[in-house]
Amino acid sequence: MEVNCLTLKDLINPRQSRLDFAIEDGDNAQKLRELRYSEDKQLAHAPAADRWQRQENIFVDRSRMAPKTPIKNEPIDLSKQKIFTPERNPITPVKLVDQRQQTEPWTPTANLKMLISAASPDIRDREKKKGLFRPIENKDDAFPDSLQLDVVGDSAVDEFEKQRPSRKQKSLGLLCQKFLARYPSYPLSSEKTTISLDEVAVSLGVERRRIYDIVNVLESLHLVSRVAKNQYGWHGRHSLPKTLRSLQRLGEEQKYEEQMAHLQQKELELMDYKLGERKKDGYPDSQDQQLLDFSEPDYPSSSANSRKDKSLRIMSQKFVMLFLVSKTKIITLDVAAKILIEESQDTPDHSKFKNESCLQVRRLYDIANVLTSLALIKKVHVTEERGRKPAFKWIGPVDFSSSDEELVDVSASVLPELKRETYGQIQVCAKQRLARHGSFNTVQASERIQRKVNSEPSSPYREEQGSGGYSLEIGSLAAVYQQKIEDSSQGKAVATSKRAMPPSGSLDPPAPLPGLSVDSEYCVHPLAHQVFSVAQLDLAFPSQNSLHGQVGVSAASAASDVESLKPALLASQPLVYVPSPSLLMLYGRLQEGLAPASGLGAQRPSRSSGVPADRPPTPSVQKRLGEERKPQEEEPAPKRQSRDYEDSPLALVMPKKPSEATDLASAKTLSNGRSGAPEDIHMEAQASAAEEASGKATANCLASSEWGNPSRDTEMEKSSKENESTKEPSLLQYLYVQSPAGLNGFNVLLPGSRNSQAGGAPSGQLPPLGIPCMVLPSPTLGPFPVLYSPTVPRPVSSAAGVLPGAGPVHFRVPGLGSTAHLLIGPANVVNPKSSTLPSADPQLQRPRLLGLSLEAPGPHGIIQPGSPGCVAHPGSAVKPQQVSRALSPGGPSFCDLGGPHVPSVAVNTVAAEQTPEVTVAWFPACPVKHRGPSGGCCTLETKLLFSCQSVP
DNA sequence: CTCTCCCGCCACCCG
DNA sequence: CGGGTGGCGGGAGAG
Repeated sequence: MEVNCLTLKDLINPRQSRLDFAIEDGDNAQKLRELRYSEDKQLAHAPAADRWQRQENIFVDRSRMAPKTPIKNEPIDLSKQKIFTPERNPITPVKLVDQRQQTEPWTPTANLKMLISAASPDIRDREKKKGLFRPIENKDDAFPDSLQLDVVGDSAVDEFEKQRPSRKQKSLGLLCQKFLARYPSYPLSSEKTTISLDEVAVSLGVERRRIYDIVNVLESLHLVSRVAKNQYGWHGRHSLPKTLRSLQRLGEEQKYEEQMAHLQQKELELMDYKLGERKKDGYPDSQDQQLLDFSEPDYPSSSANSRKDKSLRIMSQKFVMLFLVSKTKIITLDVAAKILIEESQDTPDHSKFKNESCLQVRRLYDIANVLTSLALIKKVHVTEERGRKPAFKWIGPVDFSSSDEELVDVSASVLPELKRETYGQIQVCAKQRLARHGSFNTVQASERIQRKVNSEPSSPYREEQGSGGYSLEIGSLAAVYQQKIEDSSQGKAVATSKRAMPPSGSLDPPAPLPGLSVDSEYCVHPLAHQVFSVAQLDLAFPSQNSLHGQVGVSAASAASDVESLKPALLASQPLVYVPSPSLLMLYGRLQEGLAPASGLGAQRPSRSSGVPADRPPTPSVQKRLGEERKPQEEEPAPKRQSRDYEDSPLALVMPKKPSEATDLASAKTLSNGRSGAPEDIHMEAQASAAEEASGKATANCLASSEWGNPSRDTEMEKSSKENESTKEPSLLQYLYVQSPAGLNGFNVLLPGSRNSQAGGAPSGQLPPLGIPCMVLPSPTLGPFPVLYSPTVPRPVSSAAGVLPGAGPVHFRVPGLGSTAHLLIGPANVVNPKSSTLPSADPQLQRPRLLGLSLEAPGPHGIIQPGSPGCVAHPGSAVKPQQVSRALSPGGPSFCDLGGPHVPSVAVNTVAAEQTPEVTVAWFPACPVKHRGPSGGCCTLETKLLFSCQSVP
């Protein structure tokens, strides 16, 4: 391995060795390491910039740690130089850098490109992807030999790729994602997370300056607040809805909508506004300026206000306002620039129009990048007479307003083609979800919600009595909505998106997840995120009135509040892609036993009790904003709950009634065919599904994952064990893990019951994959996102009391062609009939632990990709075609949608008696848009650790 | 070429 | 003054 690395490296860059990581004891490596360490020592608090040099490759590989070749654009050298003269003395470093570059005429760019291009596209792609999975932080951890090992063969290639982190990889948006990944979206009130700019900068490997950019925008949304010099407090998204509401109000007050209209009108007249800037007339700037300024209350100890401008913050707020007041939710940059930037220029002291929007738009990009990371907006393009204009579309909460009317409006404007019933059902579902959380003030919460829903006779959100399977609806809606977003982003008419959508759904509160923006520029990034939205778990919850159903894990805090839910539904949040057929099989409930573990039981104070939802507008916006912003104290218990959710990879265990539900699903699917409207299918299925699910299955399964938080995991296990005895026998359980960051948007569905392995088909090729599981491609998948084949994996372990796959499951799917179809795991597709019923499996008798989690070494659960061991060989992959062939008529069917961006999916229509066993399916065709020619090739390289308890 | 936006200089301001 | 902040725009990558 080392040899290979050396050779390749040498070839590529003889003079500069980046082998240090690869070769621990190599001379060059040694030197490099020494240098690096010395630097580190000297720069314990080195400016981020220093780190950045080495970190810029974070995504690519650990090579970043090693001094890089003096590539022209690489700051590496600079960093070195700076080492001795941190930001304090920027001057020196700069010069040194230049000198160095000069002294080293080497220009690897050309060679590098050549080499890279020479390398197989697959390899490149894979490596690239792999890089994405790299831990964001803990650069020190990046050195582990283990990591090196897995890269072995292609290390050289990696090196090259890393050498030159793309501009994108260093983008503010990505950086922001990493930043957000460090903190829980909904932190516990008890947890006061402070952010040290220096620390973060170092951790993220960037200069502090960049952190300011992020923090400023976050601050404008009250996700953070400055507590002291160099210190910020993390609030999370708790107050985001309020903040947005506030901003919306402000925006309305400012008549931004009118301004926009005015501008547009003006544009038409002017043809080209670039020719000259005209001061907008009739709209006082100073007013909102002052309103938007943060007052002391918000930043008590800070001097944030000192600086008159703070334009970034203010502009950020205004920017958001524009979206909030906009009907279309789409704002073009030029318009935004005109409105915002001009306004910011409170004092036209600058006789010159130095703030030409064309120049200042870049500021908006900064803001937009952060907002994009927050999944609040997404980049789109607006086509006009004059051509294509860059714009951003609001994809965040749009109905944070507490008013039902507004909600209706939103649904009408944003989800026109969606059935209102469907939308309403989602809300109902949310309500039910609340109800399921016994510890909650369920009754109160649900009543409140229901009241809202039903208050209006004509309200589309009215609950439909007796209906069940909302999850299906949700999924459908989410899928549609998602598709809308996609389409709109692609400049397609929303109305035209009639094609079948993959069922998906999300009840998550907005959270910065990697896979959020489907085709956002950042969706590809692995973004290690320890925060997971688990709300989706409830998707699988069948019946509305399933009082017996218990959510083991407390619902996200947002779930307790209608207001929070709405946005969650509409936002382009990570969607749970559960194929409708599969979904039907997922009926189940979470055991209540989880509650204790997750901190359920604490009653969530209704938001209303805390802070008035609708506070009358106060004269000072700042004040308002400030008030709305105290998130922490208001919702203690809930936060805890939500935190649990988020911190652990979503885990969902869905007991299933094997045959019936699936049958229905399959039947529906078959009857409706692909062409059938998703909603319809879901609707139909849901009814029957509801019946099935209602009151029957009682699976006790606790799914938890350690997401960088060991204690949590332990806790979960414990609780699960405690509850074992009290649980009813479960039929079939599935552990659903929503696309952890590390999976790059892939969701994993694991059967909680051991029986799944009963009929295990031999698959010596994939020992690591002893657990039948299903990896679901995330968002934007084709109509049949799920591969559900009754494959019976070979039992990995027969150890009593221990799950077969007790050990961490590692699987990795190296670069696959975008169109390649890979089925990982026991390749054998077994006839559904042959599957053993869960109950029949003796294994069920004893408690098991099945946990799935991404390996998260970092303190915050950052995913640690590239773990050496346990890698499923791609070679073991089975082509979908094979699968389909193997499938019996009544059994699973495989649908290969093919296409570069359409992930292939295998849909297994489950036979009645069939035991829904799942196989890990890998869909290379990542929904992500790839710029490279290699297309959607994703690398799945994650260590999975399942921890699931089944009831004896 | 235009669009993006990274990068870091250096002005502000505070203590 | 020193150091934290962050405005600002040169200039280069990406398309």
